[in-house]
Amino acid sequence: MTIQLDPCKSYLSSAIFGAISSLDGGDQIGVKSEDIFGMLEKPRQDDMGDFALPCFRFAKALKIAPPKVAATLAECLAKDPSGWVARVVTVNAFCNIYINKNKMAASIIPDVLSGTAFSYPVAPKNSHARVMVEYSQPNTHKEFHVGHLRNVCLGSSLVKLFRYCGYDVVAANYFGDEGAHIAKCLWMMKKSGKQPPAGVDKGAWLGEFYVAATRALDKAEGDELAGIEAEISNILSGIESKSGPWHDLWRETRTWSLDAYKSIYQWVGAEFDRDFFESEVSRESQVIVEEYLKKGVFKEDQGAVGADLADYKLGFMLARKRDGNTLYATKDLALARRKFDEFKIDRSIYVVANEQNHHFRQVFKTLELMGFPQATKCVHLSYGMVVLPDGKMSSRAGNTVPFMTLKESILQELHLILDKYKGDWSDEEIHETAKRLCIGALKYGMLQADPAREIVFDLKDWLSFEGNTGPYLMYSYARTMSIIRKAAESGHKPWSAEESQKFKFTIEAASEHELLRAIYDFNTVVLEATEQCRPSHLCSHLYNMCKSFNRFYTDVPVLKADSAEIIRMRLSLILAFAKTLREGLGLVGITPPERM
RNA sequence: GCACCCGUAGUUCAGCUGGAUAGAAUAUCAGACUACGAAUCUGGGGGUCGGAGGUUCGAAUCCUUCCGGGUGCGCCA
Repeated sequence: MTIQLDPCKSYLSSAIFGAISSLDGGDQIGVKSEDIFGMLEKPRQDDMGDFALPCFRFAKALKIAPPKVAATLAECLAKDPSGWVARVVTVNAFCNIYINKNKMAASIIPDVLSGTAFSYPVAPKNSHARVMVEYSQPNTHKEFHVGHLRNVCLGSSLVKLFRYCGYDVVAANYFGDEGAHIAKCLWMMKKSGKQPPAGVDKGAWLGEFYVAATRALDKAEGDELAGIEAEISNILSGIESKSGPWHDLWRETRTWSLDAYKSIYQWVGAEFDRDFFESEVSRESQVIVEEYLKKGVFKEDQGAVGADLADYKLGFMLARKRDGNTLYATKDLALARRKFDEFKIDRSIYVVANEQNHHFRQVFKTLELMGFPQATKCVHLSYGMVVLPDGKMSSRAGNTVPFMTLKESILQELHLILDKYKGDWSDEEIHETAKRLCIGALKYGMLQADPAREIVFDLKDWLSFEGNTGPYLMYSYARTMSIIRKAAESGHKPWSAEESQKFKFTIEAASEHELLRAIYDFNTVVLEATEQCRPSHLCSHLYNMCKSFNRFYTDVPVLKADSAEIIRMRLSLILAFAKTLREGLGLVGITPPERM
């Protein structure tokens, strides 16, 4: 069953369409009801009504002064038989429409309380319904740091958003488990003669050797450098020979890395349906080069092979080096083909940092030239890097903020606040609350900014928890749940899903109205955030909804309202708020604690 | 040199397919707990939306150009 996302706006647009049509006898404008739906906007200030319609476009087509058109439309709308319109005020060329708040409440609150509001199937039914979201894509043998976290937050949120909207989503990871960086790491590890001590995080332990190796290589010169390079090259072929001591060591250490990543994914709640590995597509990438060389998509140039994309201002995409080895881009072609064949996907999203913009434009264009119609449905969700106050972070340089140490310091800080509940709450609850707050603060920090923007990571700011932050939203949730618990103690309960249909609403205060409107708009915002691949859009809506709630909270008494009926109505409203907030936070990967 | 991204209060950012007096947060100043949780709320000050042209009834938003910052541009991933 499809439920209209915005019944009020739908009604208004058809009513306005009717009025315009009667004004416009000869149908000179040619607007449709859907066009008017798009023209109806939310006024800048709340006291200017719930919806506003600028009438310039109609005025121009009808050759009538804009304010006059607005006045005529206002008159028609005022004769509203549906009960949606409370009053209409015109300001110059604008028609400001005030909605019957109680009707708005009745149209959304019961659905929120019963949960049906959160299962609106808004995705297009037949086409493009299967979406693959590839994210994280870490290199093994390196340590996971805050930069990698942004990717994971974005990707796992997109997975949830698309699922919510009714798409069939495949969440995919793609591990870089091959290449020179691994040989360097193993070279240094062997050279040091060390073994990981018992109980240590082996993934992180391994990452340190990679950093040490690049340092050693940067420092070395002349014969020494040549010697090291020969050793590393030897290790590389050892790994690729698929047997022998280097291959065994590769396989063992690779597992350490993968285990470390998987435990982080589990901790932050990131899920994958399919893991791809570079090592699993490298052979296939060789086949692709041969195949498309024959088909004329690739050509030879200076002993190497690649696609000439000069016609598209994308340069030359190298697919096979002179030494016969394929490259990262070639493997991406092989992987894409596998995705198309194995999963029959028709939309493919790659969550990768913006330094790879050029790479993906080349890959997608080449896929198109290779004859894959799905190439046009490939999207690179490019995001800005996480940088430190004093510049870029890099695994090579070793100036990163490792995730595990960051997490520990945040948890420590949180325990300073939460330990006051010791004795009152179980240790387990304190522990779980700290974890939820930590994850909430980190994820919200990562997602509230527009993906295209760079994020400056300053530990002090992220621990301050003030303003537009995850903890603010989680606090709003905890506060609400606290009132509802308290209400239950004195015998007051929100409406149950079954009886809520017959309840009467009396929405009075401005802040109460604002809160209601934010709940009402939730699904529209989620849909926009999904289509634009921008969880930040949802974050800012949730933030505004919480501000409305906190304002409402100080303005309007709930448990001390005049009558039992009003207490019940307001309890239901704030419960609807809490449910909407929990749903929205869930879509950005955050689970709020019930109290904090 | 070429391509792409970014440039909005001191700082960090919203601003949806062009719409009304450009909004928050933070910092700062001044207020509100015997109260349903002050991790909260209320109010003040703070802006030539990088500059200049153009399109339009209307531009932070679209186009051109310049300036500033970032990223990338064939044998790395």
